Amino acid sequence: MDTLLKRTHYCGELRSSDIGKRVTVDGWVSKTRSLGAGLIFSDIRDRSGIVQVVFGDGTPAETVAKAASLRSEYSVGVTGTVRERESKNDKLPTGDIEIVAEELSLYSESDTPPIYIRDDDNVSGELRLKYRYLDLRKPMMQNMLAVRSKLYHVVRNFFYENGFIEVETPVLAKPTPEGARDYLVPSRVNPGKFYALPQSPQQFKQLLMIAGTDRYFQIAKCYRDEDLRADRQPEFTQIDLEMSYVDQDDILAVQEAFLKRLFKEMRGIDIQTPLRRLSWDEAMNTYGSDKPDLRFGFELHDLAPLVKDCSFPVFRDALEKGGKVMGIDIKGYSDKFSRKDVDKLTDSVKVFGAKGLVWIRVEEDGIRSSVSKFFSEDELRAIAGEFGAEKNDLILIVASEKKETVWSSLGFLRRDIAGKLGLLDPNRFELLWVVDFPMFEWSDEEGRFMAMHHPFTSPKKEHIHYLDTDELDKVYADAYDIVINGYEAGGGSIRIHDSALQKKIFEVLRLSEDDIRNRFGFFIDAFKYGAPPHGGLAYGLDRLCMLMLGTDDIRQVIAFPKNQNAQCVMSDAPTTVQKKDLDLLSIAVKEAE
RNA sequence: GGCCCGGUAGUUCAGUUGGUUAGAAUGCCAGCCUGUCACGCUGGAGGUCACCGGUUCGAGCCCGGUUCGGGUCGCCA
Repeated sequence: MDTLLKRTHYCGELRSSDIGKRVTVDGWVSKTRSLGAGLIFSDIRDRSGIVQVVFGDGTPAETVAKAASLRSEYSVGVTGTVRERESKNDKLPTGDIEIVAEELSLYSESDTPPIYIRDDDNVSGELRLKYRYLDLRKPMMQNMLAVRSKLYHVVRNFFYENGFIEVETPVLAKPTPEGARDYLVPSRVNPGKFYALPQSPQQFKQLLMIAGTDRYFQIAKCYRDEDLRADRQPEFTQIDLEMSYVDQDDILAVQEAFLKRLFKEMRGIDIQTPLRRLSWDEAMNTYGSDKPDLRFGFELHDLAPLVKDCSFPVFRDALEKGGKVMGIDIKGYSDKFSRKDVDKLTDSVKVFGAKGLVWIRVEEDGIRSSVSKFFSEDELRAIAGEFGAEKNDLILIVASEKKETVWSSLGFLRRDIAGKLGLLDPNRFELLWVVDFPMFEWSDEEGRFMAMHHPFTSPKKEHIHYLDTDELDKVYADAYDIVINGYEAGGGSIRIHDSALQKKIFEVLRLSEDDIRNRFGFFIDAFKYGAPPHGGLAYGLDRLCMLMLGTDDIRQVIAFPKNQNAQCVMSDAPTTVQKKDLDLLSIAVKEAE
């Protein structure tokens, strides 16, 4: 290898004020432009940016000759003198200057890279992941790593300053009772037994409250063996925290201070606090989602009072069976949606169980609708009036005997349409708390009620008496989510600290004594020894990072992410292992069927 | 597990009704070029059209299956 030239400056930091200095930069050849034997320009890149190096007048002849062999992504060091450019480039921060090379060290050559090292390279995601170490050389990816690192920094500063203690909890933990599928890890020294990677440090952080930590936080890796999505990876990072002797308002107040600081330091944005709060019921009935995006309108309206006696059987049936008829008004954009577009919207809600989509258009010369044969003009006008509809409005209505179908269909439509209309400004942030979640939700699969948040969530005091009735749907919880631009950025709850109440919840969830003992006996035991009132919250750090960087793709904010099949296409994990390694673990793999 | 979209030079893509030797841009290689910065000019190399099978005189194109990637529903306490 050529001599190591020890760096004096990062490429991207050199400015006019450095003119005349003798400097050394190390980095990669981003681009070379040869104008003939005597003059070669080379852009050298490191994590800070790019600087132009010129091999020409003032460069020893043998160095110029050596520079002629430079190719993209060669690893090099250059020593030379900074000088003002003859022709400046105002597109580059370093565009006023260049380095006149004196010495060139070639550390290593590079094959022709399979992807371009450029922000605007639109190469397939798979190749980017396969050559992630090249992908990460892109300025935007280096920026991502820096932003993410700064995020850790802001988190640690804020929580340290506010009296939180950072504690690491185990990664080799116990399989979780309910919730997502666990990643299991076999134990060699305990044949036939398995650890689970934590889905969250939930139980440990509550035990830390019992232990007296009082205020805990951790930047914790969490693992869930579920199918992936654009915003979901099997391993992800939480900002996890828990506090003792607090109620919901105390926790939200601390978090609002944190969020204020976060947006200020990361984006220079002043967030107005206290944040808006919506109850879960309000969120569902107004936005059709428990994580509503408030950057635009198109709120849901309940049309039951207007259509309960109408002649349209679909609407009447839905209502008679205890369902809902609701609609949204796409104000001022009716002309943006052709008949064909509306047909596509209709198809798009079928995955949520909606059988169809009724539309009403308010136009210059009257009112048109897909159901005009069932409604008089006056009835249609009454519905339009409910929305305060004006000309060029498009009202979309979904009816179903299942309210969840109505909510999810319209919730999807309002966000989908807002996206199509370009109303999702990534530089605008609408934060809110969604509070008062239902304690339970019915599971058809399990044939019983399940905890919506988790079984340690405290029901609202005034609803506890419903636990002894069959009206479990009337029990709401002291649970809350922080929602930012339609993303669930975090969530938490006040926990149960009373053993009798916890026992009651387990009964309601139809967990047997044995189940309880086997699955979290240790946890229950701890509550016999003076558990303080406590509660907490966890943020999805990756999602916060996505919001800060304005991306919808979680893989953009993780250094080495998995693909949709939960594989690392770079290292080819997961992989088969040798039989002798399985034997050590007392594991046999079934033949693929 | 279901549904939808896609797979053609290193990369991003085009490819007509099924018809001769599958194109473009960019990248790569070589030569020329002393102020370029998306450098320019000239020339060149580069293809198992994802895979298997079928229909056909003839398939990148049509049909069936498989596989890989992406999105999504279920799922994600």
